[in-house]
Amino acid sequence: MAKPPSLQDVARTAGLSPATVSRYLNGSLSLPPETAGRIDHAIETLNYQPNPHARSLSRGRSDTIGLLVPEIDNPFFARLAAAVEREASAAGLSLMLYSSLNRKERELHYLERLRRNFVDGLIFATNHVDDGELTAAIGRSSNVVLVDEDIDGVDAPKVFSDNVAGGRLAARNMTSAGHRNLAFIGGPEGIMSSRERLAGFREEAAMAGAEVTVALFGAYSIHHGRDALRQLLDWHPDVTGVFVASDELLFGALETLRDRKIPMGGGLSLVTFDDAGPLAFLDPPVTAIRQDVAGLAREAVSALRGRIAGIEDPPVARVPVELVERRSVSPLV
Amino acid sequence: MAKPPSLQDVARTAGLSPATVSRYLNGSLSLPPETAGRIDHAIETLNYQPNPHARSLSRGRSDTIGLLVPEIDNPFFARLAAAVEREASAAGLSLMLYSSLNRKERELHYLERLRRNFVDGLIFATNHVDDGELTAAIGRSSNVVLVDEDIDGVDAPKVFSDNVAGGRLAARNMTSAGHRNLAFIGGPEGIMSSRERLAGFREEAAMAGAEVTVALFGAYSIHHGRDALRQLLDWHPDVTGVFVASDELLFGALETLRDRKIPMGGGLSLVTFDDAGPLAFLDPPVTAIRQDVAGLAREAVSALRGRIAGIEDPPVARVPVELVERRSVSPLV
DNA sequence: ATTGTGTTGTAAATCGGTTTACCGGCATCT
DNA sequence: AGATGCCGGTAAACCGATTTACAACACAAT
Repeated sequence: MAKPPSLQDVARTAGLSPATVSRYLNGSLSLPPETAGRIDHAIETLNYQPNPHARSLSRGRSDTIGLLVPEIDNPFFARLAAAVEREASAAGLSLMLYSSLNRKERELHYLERLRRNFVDGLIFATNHVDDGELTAAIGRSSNVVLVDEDIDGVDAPKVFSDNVAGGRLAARNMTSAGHRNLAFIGGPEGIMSSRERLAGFREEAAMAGAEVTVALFGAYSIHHGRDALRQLLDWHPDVTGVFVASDELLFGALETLRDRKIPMGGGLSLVTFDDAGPLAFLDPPVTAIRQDVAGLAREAVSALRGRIAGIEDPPVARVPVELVERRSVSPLV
Repeated sequence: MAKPPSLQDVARTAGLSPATVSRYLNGSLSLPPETAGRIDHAIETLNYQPNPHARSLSRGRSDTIGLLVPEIDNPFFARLAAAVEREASAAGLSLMLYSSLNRKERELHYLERLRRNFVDGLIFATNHVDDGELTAAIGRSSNVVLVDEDIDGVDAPKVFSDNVAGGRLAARNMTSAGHRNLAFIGGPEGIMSSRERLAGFREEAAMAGAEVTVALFGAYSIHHGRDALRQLLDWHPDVTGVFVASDELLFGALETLRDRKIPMGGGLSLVTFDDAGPLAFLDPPVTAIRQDVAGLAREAVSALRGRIAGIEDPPVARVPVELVERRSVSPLV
């Protein structure tokens, strides 16, 4: 564990000053081949790598960005993290991973680290409604990009899936299979994704002469999925198709279906949102509106890089979603 | 976007020297209440937070650790990441997330960052066999902990699940349901987890007078799961129970089962390993050997912290696994 | 001979902390 | 009175880079 070589060491063995080596390495000085060769050689033999902390301190940036998600397990955010890491790494950035557990103090804490330049920027995903404190904190620091879910009043680049189109696709899929009596099981009521998915679903259903009889909001959780479907079956037994706004909700719904021995598809048609879980391996495989996680990540990282570079950016990007048709929607006779 | 306050600023407004403030904050100096109050007050009003890069540079450590996994999506590693982040955060450490995509260059690259003190330590998970280069690179840097999968010849703390016990549990569950003709679908052949899971499975099967007729190795992938089960059904139609060494393999196997219209449980009994996917929501829910991801994370972070602190540590920790009995194993008449 | 114009560098300040070595003054002990 | 110890605090070096400002030299042009 000898101490790693510093720029000083390189300079010394190359017979030059640290400044020269630094400027050469950073391209702000072009040297005659002979000198350059000496530097390269010294670097090679010493196996020199610059100290990232010194670099960060000096340059005032760290080439590191942060991703803050509510929870890292949860297939959707896991995929998002993977995609963001890929994008960041491709852009020469490291990724700091934070999880907020949806707790405001933790979100604020990590925003604070951004303010202290621990990271150059932050990709922020949350899914709870804000009382204004977050909005204020985000407003205080400029390099933030919101992804997946909106926070009211925040002035920052935003990257969302096209939820409305997703809702439409779900509705179209069901109505064209003959379903007319539909329902929606969503996430928290105040939240953008819930609202928009329902809005699209409702609009498109209406156009086909179908009706969305019930909309049940709650947490994006298995628990809520289970309970909501129970309630739905009890109170609205004539519903034949339900659009479930996330994979977690779907798994909960599946539990209820199993308990009541109602076959998915034949008994009740289902479309879900996300397509992050192993939906293709369920029986029957379930039809889903698939979020383009890679696309979200690409847009988010690119918006963040723009922001860091001080570029004015488009306020909000919408990433298209896609219908992945499987067999959980049965034609209605 | 005013420049954030520095220690200097705090010292100035408190009418003290930077050294005093620093030492006070780091506990190496105790001050009379009046002076301390002045500092606290200055910090409060300026909203001071130390610059982490300066801190890291000066102290030679960053209070940041890295986690390197093959892929972040993949429910098992996602859960591991979540658990490690939780442990790290509880210990006041930040987590850098890296994904190797199982490519050696990337693994080496990240090890290099460790050597440069970008992170204080690295939790390393890989799942491919090594040609010795990794072993060498890991040997060069001391603060590495191996988790989940072994790399031959590496001298570092290691944290693994008790794979052998897991194999045993799987075998016992099947043999006690009357199964005598068993099979194993595993991951890559050379790899510890495959070997150990099979070994335990085989041993315990033998004790019950059952036999593991076939063992099919391959990647830990859906693809391999599907193909292996096909092959198994074709060549060994008398097998009644199969132990599948990961959730991915299970999903592949499920596909084959569905194609051939063989019901899980009644048609073929299955036990899987990991229990990271939504196994409880399959029909029937599938019995699994559950890895204690939180336990793995706890041991790994604690071993790494020990290593960083220079403490001699136990060479390898084994984390118990647990049988989660569901309904994919049917009693054999 | 003087002036200019590159070329090839370097000295020194700076980023924002931590840490070592020390200092002046007061109380206590002998 | 002199030695001892403690309290409250500071000066200055250091971590390892980047960056600004400038210097020495060669060579050509005037």
